Amino acid sequence: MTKRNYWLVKSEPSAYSFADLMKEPNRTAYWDGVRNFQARNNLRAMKVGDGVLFYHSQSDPNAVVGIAVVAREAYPDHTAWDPKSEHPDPKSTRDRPVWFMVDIRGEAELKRPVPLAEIKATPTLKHMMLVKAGRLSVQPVTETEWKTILRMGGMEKA
DNA sequence: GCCAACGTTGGC
DNA sequence: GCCAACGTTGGC
Repeated sequence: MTKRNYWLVKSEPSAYSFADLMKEPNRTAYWDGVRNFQARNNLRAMKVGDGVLFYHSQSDPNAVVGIAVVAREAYPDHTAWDPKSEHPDPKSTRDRPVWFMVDIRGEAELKRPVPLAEIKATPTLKHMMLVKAGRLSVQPVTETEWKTILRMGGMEKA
């Protein structure tokens, strides 16, 4: 078995919250709309079973609120070639897709959200990409960061 | 609502 | 290929 990797995805809860994910059939949704190359490359590096931290941005407070798992590896984001979607991109076509998405399945809400302010104040977390590259919507997380956040979030086993 | 950071676009 | 202008994101 290859090593499990960890990621963090951001969403504005007013657009799509962790609670919304947990209400989906099988708690599973496709993660569409990523229109940034670095974020896309991270999406394409995800493997089924990888851990995903779900972060609420533009929120009060901004915080990691839940954990999810990659349920399907990257496949073309069909919303890119749908002119009626929220993020159409004429450069992406069925034949030559530019943008991709994965499926993620919600696993558990953190017993206690881990706010950005605490992440910044925690020595082992203050180098997270979340802090340094705040705008990147899909980013890698180290195993240490994953375990630390789960512990701070009140999740025993991790 | 403001502003900083930063990715993208387009003129040259 | 450079770089200024512009748009978007996201923290505060």
